[in-house]
Amino acid sequence: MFSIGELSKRTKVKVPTIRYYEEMGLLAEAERTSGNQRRYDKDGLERLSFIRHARDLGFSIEAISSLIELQDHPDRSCEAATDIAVSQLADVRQKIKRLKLLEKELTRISKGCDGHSVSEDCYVLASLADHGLCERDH
Amino acid sequence: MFSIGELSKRTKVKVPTIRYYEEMGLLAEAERTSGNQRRYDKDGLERLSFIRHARDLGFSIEAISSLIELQDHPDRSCEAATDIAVSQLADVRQKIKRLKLLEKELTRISKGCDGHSVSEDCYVLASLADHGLCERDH
DNA sequence: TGTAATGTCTCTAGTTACTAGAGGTTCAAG
DNA sequence: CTTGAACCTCTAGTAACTAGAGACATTACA
Repeated sequence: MFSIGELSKRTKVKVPTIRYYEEMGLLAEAERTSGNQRRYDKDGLERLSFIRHARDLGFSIEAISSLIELQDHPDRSCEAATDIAVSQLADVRQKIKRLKLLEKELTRISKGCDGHSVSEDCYVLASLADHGLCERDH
Repeated sequence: MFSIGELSKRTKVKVPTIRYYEEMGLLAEAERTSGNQRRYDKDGLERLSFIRHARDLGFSIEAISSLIELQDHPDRSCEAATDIAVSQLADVRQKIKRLKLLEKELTRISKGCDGHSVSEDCYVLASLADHGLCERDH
């Protein structure tokens, strides 16, 4: 049994965030010491790791809730879990696509300015003002 | 001179968002009709286009504020503007890198499951629970 | 055993960039 | 001149936390 600070260290999830997850129902309410402090065991550690991993992958709290629901009812088909993962993947791909366009434009903008002109003639500002310079729409 | 709704149509920025930008100081307070409704001209349109474009590129409101500051003081060097753009670019590249790793893992996860097993054996859930399966850290 | 430092508790409020809704007023078309 | 769409302000809600206040618990060390 270990404290919330210890759990925090092991999972790299900040203490207030752990309490927040509990409040949101992602983590079961922890056992308490006589002095009302939370104590965790291996189970708690695993669940929090799961949550953190899923958050790292960009799953929303809501999506994680659904995944946990599925874990807790192992009789149900995992079709739902796959659906969530697939939609997450589509989302990530969309984001990558978009960011690549931005990268292109920002590269162009950054290179256009030598950083030593006065801002009256600043290419950065001009580029942002004139969307027409963009190669594509976004 | 046109209304906020008209401005909204032309810039594709929603009406409440325009008011929000005004409140945040990104847009100067608009002129008003005798009946207290906002009226805009070409200048307002241009500034809002600038803001929208910068937001599309992922600049924060704060960053945009700085850029506008620079526009309003054209005597200053545009070094600051370039700095902002360059840091934005670094940020975007970081995000792309990260998302590509996520894409890889999500692809692996999504493909591992046929979608018809029961969730007890669901590969999606197992993958999320066991970070050790990831090829790299994230 | 005492005490001091560190950790933990709850609660409220702040963050970013909006979005939604209530309740009331103004404008433009016919 | 009426009607309906657009506009006004204000408050509150969103996601996923983060920060801070003030009080209590635990741990390490003398």
